[in-house]
Amino acid sequence: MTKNKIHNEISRNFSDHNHKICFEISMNAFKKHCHENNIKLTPLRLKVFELLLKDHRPIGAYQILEMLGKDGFSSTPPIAYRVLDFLIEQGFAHKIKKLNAFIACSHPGNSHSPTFMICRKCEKVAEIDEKKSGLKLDKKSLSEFKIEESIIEIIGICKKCISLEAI
Amino acid sequence: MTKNKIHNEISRNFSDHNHKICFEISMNAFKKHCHENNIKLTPLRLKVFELLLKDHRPIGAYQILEMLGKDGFSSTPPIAYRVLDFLIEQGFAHKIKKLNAFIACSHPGNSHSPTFMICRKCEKVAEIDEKKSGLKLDKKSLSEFKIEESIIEIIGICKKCISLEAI
DNA sequence: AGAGTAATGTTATATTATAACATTGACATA
DNA sequence: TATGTCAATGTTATAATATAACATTACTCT
Repeated sequence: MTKNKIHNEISRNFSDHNHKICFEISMNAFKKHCHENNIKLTPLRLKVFELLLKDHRPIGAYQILEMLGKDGFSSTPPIAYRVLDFLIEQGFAHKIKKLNAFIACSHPGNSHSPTFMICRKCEKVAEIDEKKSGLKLDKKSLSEFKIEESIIEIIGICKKCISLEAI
Repeated sequence: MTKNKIHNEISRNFSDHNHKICFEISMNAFKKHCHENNIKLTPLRLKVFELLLKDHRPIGAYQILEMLGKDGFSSTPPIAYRVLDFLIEQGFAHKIKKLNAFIACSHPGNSHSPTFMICRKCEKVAEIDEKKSGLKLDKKSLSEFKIEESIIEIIGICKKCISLEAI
């Protein structure tokens, strides 16, 4: 897999790919961030981030709790929500409102108004870079409202699921 | 208020205006729709739609239930959720995911991928017409995903609240 | 070692939403 | 008019998601 391919999230997230590379790039970015900013990378935080990085599917807080429980961590709701809040604050996770579920960030450090494409078939999600996506708004609307944050979630079917349907 | 003004939702929803006119336009559209499509406009449905039309603020399902209770309707959760589902199906209401709350549709019959502007100060919401807003996406993303539905919610401060802050 | 603080643990509860089944009421028509 | 049907509403129970408030642990700095 070329570096170029790695950075095309749509192709990648929705298709078979060497996920180990994805995982490691994100995990290394996270470790680097914590180290550089003097933030504690505790076993719990590491574990939750690992869970979010598992594949490109969002996971619910209670799914996370269940997995934490199996791995010997405490598993009452605040445990999950706190770590998720932490990861979101640090820019390494997002909440997908459509699904009340959480996903690892694909562009840590960059996008703070990400666009998500959610495949309703395979349930995978791709985060589109801010450079390649965004809002289209008429001048009047823009002039009458000060935008601070935006939620953009697109629901549909990914290329792979379309091609599988066609068979 | 001119007809032109009435159709500028941002100016209107976020500002003082003759809300009676807004209310009546929407209510009449709803009544017309039900009549033309042979859909029963029951007291419950009418009441819930009235509540949603009250001002330009979204309301939660349990707020609706409380108000229904006060007005002598039954007020257990399914009552509200069912009517809300009905109104959403008929295109006369939307759910604002950011707030887990519901709002009357400003463009019944038109937009099925609306953009919402949510003022975090006054909590009012404006729905922007599809013609004036939408998604900007690069060709590659578009070619690799079949869009079926989109959620676009913009959070920020409306013009009126900005001007009030400045005082 | 001890004070201060960040992280995690715990208990309880709030908030949002749905499943499943019962009753009512409108209306079509035999 | 009686009756079958179906949509709407009512009811009970519970699921799913999220937070408040306080206790404990464990790390850091002096």
